[in-house]
Amino acid sequence: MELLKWYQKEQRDLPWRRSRDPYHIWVSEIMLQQTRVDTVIPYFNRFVDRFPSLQELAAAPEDEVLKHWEGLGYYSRARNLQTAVREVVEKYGSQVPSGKKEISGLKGVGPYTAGAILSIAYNQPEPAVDGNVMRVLSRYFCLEDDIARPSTRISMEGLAQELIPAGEAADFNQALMELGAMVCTPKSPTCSECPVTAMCLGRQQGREKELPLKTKAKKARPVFRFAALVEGTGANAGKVLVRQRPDTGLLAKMWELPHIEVADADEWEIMSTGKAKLEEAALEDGVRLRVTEQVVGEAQHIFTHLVWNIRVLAATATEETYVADRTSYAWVGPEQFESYVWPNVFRKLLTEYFIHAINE
DNA sequence: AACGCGGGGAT
DNA sequence: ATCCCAGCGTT
Repeated sequence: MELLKWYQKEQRDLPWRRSRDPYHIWVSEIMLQQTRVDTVIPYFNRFVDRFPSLQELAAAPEDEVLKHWEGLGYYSRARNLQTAVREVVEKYGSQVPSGKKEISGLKGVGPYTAGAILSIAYNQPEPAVDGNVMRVLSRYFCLEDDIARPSTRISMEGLAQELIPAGEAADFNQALMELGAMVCTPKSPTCSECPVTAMCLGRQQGREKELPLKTKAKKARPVFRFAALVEGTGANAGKVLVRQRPDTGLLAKMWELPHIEVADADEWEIMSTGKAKLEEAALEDGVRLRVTEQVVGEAQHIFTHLVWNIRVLAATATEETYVADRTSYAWVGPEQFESYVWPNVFRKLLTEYFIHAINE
């Protein structure tokens, strides 16, 4: 395969590639978690110099192990490594286990590291899927799965395993990662230097730069709101006052219960604040409301960037002059309800309300 | 599923 | 100065 030929020619000369000692491979893989190659090299050399074998690491005081990790970060990696090494010395006669189950049971060894050790040290046809590999595979096969999802890693492992040429697990897995690190880089991949550029679906479709797809881990900002469920009287009996959103922006032109935002979660606990703010906001639109402090519903609407937490207060309207925009408010009953376009959260609230109201 | 771990590089 | 990176253990 082109990739293997490329790897044999272009691979970097790295200290851990000069050793076939499973323990050295193991140490390097732990160090390389979340840490770039250039940073790891001096640490790896010092570490195996001081702890050349499993036994010596097992026997060393923890302080000294941590001292050799100082500056690498993620110190639990070092502590877990020593714990696991001690287990190997005691349980496996100082031989790094070559069974998937055994090795996966060691502290600090997850799916990636287990696959890396088994394939690199023992040439077993096990996938070793890290961020590099997911990026390369996403582009090569033009996969649109969100690589932030655990299920995507699982399916990529299946794919990566199928791709391993017979007897070439060690080189193939390393070649895949090397390609991701050197050529198929996150920002600007140098496709001109890629050995498989001709077969790369992502490249063919000119989409190599937009892959892999990954949802932002950034968590949605919570916001806190009060909504008014305004029950109609007289001619509007059995109906509820609703409002249309502006033509542009979030949820453009969709219908909703009148609602306002409060500063934070604490203010959201105080119903009198919600009542006051709702009445004030409605009045600016020419609608005089009498809002109660009775909570008739609660709902959450999750966007990618924010989360609405909505508490619904019962209310009635005492006067409607609609000084603002006449068309942005409407009374809606169960019959007209379906013909309006709602964000899901208000559809649910109103459906619940109408079902409840009809049953009474 | 969400969070914490810790440095370094990119922006 | 802030964002992003990315395996694993814990909760």
